[in-house]
Amino acid sequence: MPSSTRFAVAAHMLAVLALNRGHTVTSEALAMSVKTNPAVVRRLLGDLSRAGLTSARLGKGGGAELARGPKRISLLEIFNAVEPPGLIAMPRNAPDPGCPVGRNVKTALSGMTAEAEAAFCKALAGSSLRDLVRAIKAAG
Amino acid sequence: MPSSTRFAVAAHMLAVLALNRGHTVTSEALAMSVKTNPAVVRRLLGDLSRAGLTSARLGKGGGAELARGPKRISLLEIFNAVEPPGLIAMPRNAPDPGCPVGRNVKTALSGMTAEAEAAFCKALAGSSLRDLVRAIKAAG
DNA sequence: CATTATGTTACTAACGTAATTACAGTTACT
DNA sequence: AGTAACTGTAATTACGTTAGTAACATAATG
Repeated sequence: MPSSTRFAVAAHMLAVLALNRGHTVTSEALAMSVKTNPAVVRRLLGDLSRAGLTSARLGKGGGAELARGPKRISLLEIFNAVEPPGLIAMPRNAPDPGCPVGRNVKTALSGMTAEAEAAFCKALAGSSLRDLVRAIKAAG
Repeated sequence: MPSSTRFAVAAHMLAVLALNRGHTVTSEALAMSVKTNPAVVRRLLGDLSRAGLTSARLGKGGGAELARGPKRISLLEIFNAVEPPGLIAMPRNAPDPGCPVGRNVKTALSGMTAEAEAAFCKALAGSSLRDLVRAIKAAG
């Protein structure tokens, strides 16, 4: 099951920013739309701006805006900006080192799942924020 | 980030079973190798047998065994058997229905991420338990 | 009939995410 | 200068999910 809703919330926020190109949008306005706390938004915005997807203006009249055009922001970039890496978790407990399986599952399994994660990322990289905005408009 | 380690643990267990074709393996022996509690193993084993991947024998001399050959068990089947569905979580809080973005992000985003999840599944389906066992042997 | 397993339930502990509050720092406006 | 409007971040709390543990009814073996 999905651990965090960060990606979805970040995508939501960025879509709002995309629809407001030119102006800045305050964390409070974003929080309104997403129905969450402004601080949550600002934290996410911090990750996004560290990833170079948004920039913020401080002080009165400030707020966030896209750092580049929506066409040039892929869903993968958003995902990587706000989600910790790794889709598949390895066991917390170190397995029995005496067991030949235990000694090597982690390595063997990681190697095999890396492919699946790569496929996932590649697919996400194929869609842009602009595509998302279009889909939203189409649905609206 | 991945919520649960179930998949990795299940794969570990199945690899042990694959290396013991012919015999049954007790939940306690499996728990030993995975370094966890037998009840955890049995819960996982319950999911796996419901998915038709393993079968269990009760009573003395009992235990678990693979229901089919390792070649015929894909990593995807294991994943689906023990992990709740959905790689990407949608927001818990319903967004502002007054906002055109809020009304439609979920639908629009789900549509777009479904592709990525499908790619992930397809890749996982391409590897079998036998492949995993081989990788383990190769590493050992 | 004693023994050895599973399957399941109930409980506790640990962990991670989200929500909330608070505040220091920055900019605009008058 | 001074005030108001923001961001960025830290600290705290609340909550939900996952893992670990113990207990026990049930089933099969010999």
